[in-house]
This record gives sequence, structure tokens and C-alpha cells, in this order.
Amino acid sequence: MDAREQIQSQLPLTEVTYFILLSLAPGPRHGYAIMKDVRALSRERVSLSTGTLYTALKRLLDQGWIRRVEEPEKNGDGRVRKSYMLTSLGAAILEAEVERLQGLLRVARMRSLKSAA
Amino acid sequence: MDAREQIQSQLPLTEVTYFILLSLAPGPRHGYAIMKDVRALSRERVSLSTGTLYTALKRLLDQGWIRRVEEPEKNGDGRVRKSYMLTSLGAAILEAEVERLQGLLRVARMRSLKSAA
DNA sequence: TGTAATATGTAGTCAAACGACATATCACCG
DNA sequence: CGGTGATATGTCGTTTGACTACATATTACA
Repeated sequence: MDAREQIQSQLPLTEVTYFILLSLAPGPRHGYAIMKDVRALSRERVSLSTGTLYTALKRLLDQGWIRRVEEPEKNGDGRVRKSYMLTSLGAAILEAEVERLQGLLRVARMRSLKSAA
Repeated sequence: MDAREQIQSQLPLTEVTYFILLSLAPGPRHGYAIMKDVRALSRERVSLSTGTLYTALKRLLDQGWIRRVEEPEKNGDGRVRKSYMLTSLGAAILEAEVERLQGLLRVARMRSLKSAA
């Protein structure tokens, strides 16, 4: 199995996974910031519960799609916030998912769905 | 809960559900024809197992998204093929899902995913 | 001092896709 | 006439992952 097939076999992403990866696309974020970002990105439609978020982050770490970022930035306090960033694998999977989504809309247009015009 | 919220609460569709509904968008089809159509629509990527297909069809019937079509067309033989068509609810849900997918791609563009350009 | 926002996590449940299995007919070829 | 592949419909058991509920702790502000 080549790299492309390896990636394709992970698709489709769930909506939750898609939004988490997309939230990390511009740069590192910690869990709670991801929650707020996803809510904003989805126009309040997707509100991650903490159960969903942290089990998803654990899974994404195991899969090697994201990794922990050591935070040099202790903002005065000593609080530890665990930040995450995309790995190159994670970024590749996100790109592949975007292409898959485009394919879904392409076939909707083929089937003359007015909303897909 | 108004009609729009009723529909929104059913999203996101799974990929399997999306393709089945899309396969029925142009008109009635029976199970096996749906299987072949989905395979073609997805460029061989999505190959429904019969376990997936028939349990999905049963669920979609229960939900009232599709309904059985009485087949007047017995093609010479007496074989019974069970055909299905979209209900107006099913069609509305498919349209809403197309709009959701467009939203997913819109945010990917916002995040400068090159593949979403 | 209390309450809302920030922040991270676990446990148990449920929906749905999947592979494996089962059955039957039809068309065609050797 | 017998076999094989396509057509056609279905069940069962497993696994994945999202969800709700629960649990804990800090910070900021009124």
C-alpha cells in the first residue's frame, strides 16, 4: 500500500475530526481553544462536548495525526496547557478529506441537486 | 422545533447515507442497483457491502426518508425486486446535507487550505 | 463569596459501518 | 447439463466513535 492509499483508507473523517484538524491548520492550539474555534467555524452548529473533544484528541495523538507542542510560553503563570499541532500526516489527511468533500459535491451537481449548483 | 431545525438535527449524514439518497435522487432504484450506482458515483471508492446497504435501507424506511415503490413493471418474469424512492423529507435532508458540505468547504477556504481553493 | 468562563479528563451508552455468512435466480459458456 | 459469475436480498456479531453525564481545578469579576 503506497502513501496515497494509506491516506485514502482513513477517509471519510467524521465531522468532529474534520473540524479539529481544520482548527489546528493555522497553528497550535490547546483543547479548550479548539472547542471555541470549532463552535465559531461551524456558526454555533457544532458544539464539542469535552467527552468528544478529549477522546478525539487522544485518538488523533495515537494515530499520529497531531502531536503535543511543548509550550515555552508560560504567560506569567505556571499553568500547564496542553497544545497540539498537526503532523505532516495529519495535514495530508485533511487535504485528502477536502478533496473527498469536493467529490461529494461534484456528484451532487451531476445529479442536478439545485443546492449544489 | 420548526421544520428546518428538525432537518438540521439529522445532520451530518454518514457517507453511506449520503450516497444512497443521492443515488435515489433521479428516481426509484432497487437495492442492488443502488450498490452499483454508488460504486460508480464514487469512482469505485465506496463499495457497499450488503450488510451496510440493507441495514441502511431498513433504517431509512423507518425514518421516513425513503419509501417502497410498488413495481408494476414485472419484466416478463415474476421476480420481485424491491425498489425505493426518496420521500419529500428525504429530498429535503439531502439538500440540507449538500448545504452543510458547502459550509465545510467554505471554512477550509477560510483556513487557506490550498486544495479547497 | 459565589458564579461564570477557562481548562482537562473518565465512564457508560448508543448508532452505524463493516466483514462474514446465508440463500436464491439468471445468463452464458463449455 | 453442469459450473460460474452477475444479480438480488438478507442476518449476525464486532468495532469505532460521538454523545451525555460526571468529576476536578483555576481564574476573573461582580
